[in-house]
Amino acid sequence: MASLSDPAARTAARVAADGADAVHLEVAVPADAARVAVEAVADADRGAPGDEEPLDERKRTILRAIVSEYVSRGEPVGSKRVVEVARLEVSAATVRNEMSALESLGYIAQPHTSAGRVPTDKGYRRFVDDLSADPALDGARRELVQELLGTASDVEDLLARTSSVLSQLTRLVSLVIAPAVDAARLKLCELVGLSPGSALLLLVADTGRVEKRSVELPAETTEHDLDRVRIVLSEQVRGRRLGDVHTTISRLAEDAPSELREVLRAVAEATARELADDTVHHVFVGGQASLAGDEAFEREHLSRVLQLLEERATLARLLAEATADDRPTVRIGEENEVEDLRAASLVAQRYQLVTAGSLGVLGPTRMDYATVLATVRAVADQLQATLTDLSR
Amino acid sequence: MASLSDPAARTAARVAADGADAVHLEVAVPADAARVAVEAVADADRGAPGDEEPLDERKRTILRAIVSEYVSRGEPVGSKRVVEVARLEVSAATVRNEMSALESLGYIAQPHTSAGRVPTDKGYRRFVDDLSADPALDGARRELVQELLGTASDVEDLLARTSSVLSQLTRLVSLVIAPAVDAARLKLCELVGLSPGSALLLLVADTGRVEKRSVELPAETTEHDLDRVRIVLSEQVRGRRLGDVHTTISRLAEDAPSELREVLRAVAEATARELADDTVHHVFVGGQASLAGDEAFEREHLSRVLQLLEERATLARLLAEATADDRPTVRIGEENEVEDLRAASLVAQRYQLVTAGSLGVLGPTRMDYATVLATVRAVADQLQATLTDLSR
DNA sequence: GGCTGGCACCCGTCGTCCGCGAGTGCCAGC
DNA sequence: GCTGGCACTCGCGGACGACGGGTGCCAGCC
Repeated sequence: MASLSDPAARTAARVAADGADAVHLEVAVPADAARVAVEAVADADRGAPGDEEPLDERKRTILRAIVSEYVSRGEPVGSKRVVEVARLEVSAATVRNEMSALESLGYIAQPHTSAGRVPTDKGYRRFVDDLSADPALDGARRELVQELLGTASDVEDLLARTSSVLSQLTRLVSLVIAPAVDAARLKLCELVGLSPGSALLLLVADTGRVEKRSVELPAETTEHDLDRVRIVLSEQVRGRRLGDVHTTISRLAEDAPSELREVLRAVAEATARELADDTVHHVFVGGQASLAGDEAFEREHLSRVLQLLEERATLARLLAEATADDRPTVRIGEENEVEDLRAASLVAQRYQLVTAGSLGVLGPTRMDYATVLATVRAVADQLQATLTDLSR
Repeated sequence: MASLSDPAARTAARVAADGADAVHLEVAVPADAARVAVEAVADADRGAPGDEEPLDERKRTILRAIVSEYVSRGEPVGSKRVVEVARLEVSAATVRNEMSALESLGYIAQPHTSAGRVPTDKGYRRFVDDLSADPALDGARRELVQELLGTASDVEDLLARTSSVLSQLTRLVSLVIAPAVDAARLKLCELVGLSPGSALLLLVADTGRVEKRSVELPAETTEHDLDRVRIVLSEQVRGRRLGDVHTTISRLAEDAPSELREVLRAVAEATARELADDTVHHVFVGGQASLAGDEAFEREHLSRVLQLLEERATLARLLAEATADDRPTVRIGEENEVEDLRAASLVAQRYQLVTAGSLGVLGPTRMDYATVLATVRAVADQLQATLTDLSR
């Protein structure tokens, strides 16, 4: 049995018990969907967002049908099937004409002559832009999210659970990065001597985050010196913003008696370093297994994507970049700048604590955007609520 | 660019620069290898270890040739090729007779009639048992290991780097678990009030490990109460073994004035919980991407193995079980009890700090056991040396 | 008795071919 | 502008056969 403290295991049990994973495509795509709710990412080399050709209602319906049908079945969809699933009152031949038009507009493509059509990245993009303003998550899942993420005593643990919930609900790779600590207030700054010549610097933020870093001390540092530094630190830096701590300590070093100067300098440097690669330690990735099952990535490619997921720094940057504003972001296929993600889509959203963190999922372009968007949004909202609650 | 603090990125750069990844099968398998260096795992349903039929020299040579040829080429190997690579002075027909014998002994098998032979799990096992007592790592790699893991200021960081080095050198999945903290001495026990009603418990071990856990406090707890608890804690538990801290604090709670009792009880409980799922937070996994490239795991299977790798608790137990004594352990295919690992092999070794931690790699049964064993051993030795050095 | 070359045989792989069917584009007609 | 009809395209899957690597067996040699 997996320990109870293993977030993945816990969530798995819960999700399975709930039977919620049987739900599929529950987020209906209303036929008369309001336009352009989730906006296209402004992407320099793709032209300004909103430069979409006007599509008449029928074409939009057909595109919608092709996308959702392809997403759920995974096979190219032909004119006949479009007529069926879209409940169109016209013949297949008419639909063929429309499809031919959609193809020359670049929204769909045929894998080979005389096969059904498949959405292109542009087609998915249009589909997403045409989604209703607020694809809501169905009740069962919404409750599940609330139940699993509604309470927390520990930010770290909450974020780990969030990642787990996200990947289990979407069956995609989940990514969660913690908010930068810079703006948080320092609650504790402690120096623990481990051995002569080295100590451990502890920084505790009011968000409950703990940063640690070992510090090399000048050989001649005495236990007494350390005590004095400790006092200086706890008096001078407590309550400050973590982003300022480095400067503060550096200044303290200048004014300090010479025997403490080097120690304080070392501490200042350790602080700076720790904050610099702070994000690296706080990226949560879950559900990588889902990638393996997906036909969209063949072995070689899969391997490179997995590798990318191991590079936390890159990942953090990627996700942060993608979530520049408060709206959910969708990056589809080619819209991703990273070469290895050209066959993948990223759906991400920011959440706020003191500063912003972000979360999202990564999967094949052939994903159920409506449900995924709804899920990401619901999880982000719940996370934010719980975090706010947590910090009172 | 990946941040410098990203161990994977750093090692990758280093390994590539060194050109060491071009090295392949450098660990020669001496023809007159001493017997049974690495012993078979005692596995109840497999019969006692050491129950190996005596094999004459030629059969052993042939088996060895088949294993190493199959490992490096990946294709079933026929009698003709065996003659070539093993430099045998007999004809292919003779070898065929020997191979037929090896097959009926269960060491090798044919994927289908009239194909070359492939080692069975039993064949690999025999090969491993027949390895020379001390397959040494070649000089270049040994130096690389020493350079990359020779120094450290921080155990956490060192272990992360170890995992990275292991996976890069072997191109397999690396697993590293930190030693249990139970035996370590407590250097600092601090309680940081985060908000009314909750605080963060910090435990710092002399190994530099930091454990944290949030504690729910009774609503009526005052800041003053917290100060008193803090003093009690720092006076009473500092220097004790972490494994004993729970008991100590529980006792303190009983003797404490009533207004502090509940607080101390909460702290005691938090301590117990934290230590209980301590290992879960300290499992390092690297190189998962390598699994994706391997033909041995088809998609469905691959996905389950990746999932297994996300369950840190299971993983920790698995690795701990496998490294019961100080010798390197090899678990080949069927020898693994976990169903999903029946096509995989685990090569692991313990290392000691205050108590034992373990490390190892996981990959397809078709792996280069000699090199992998040498690498795991070298890395474990280096890790231990650096850790010892670190704690002076 | 053990080793050998020779030989018949097995069977997976690969390329070719062919029929089927899904899907298309186009067209004439309503 | 929509429709049914029709010819066409092309991928897929099964059948077939040549090829070749590898085997087991056997008669003969040392």
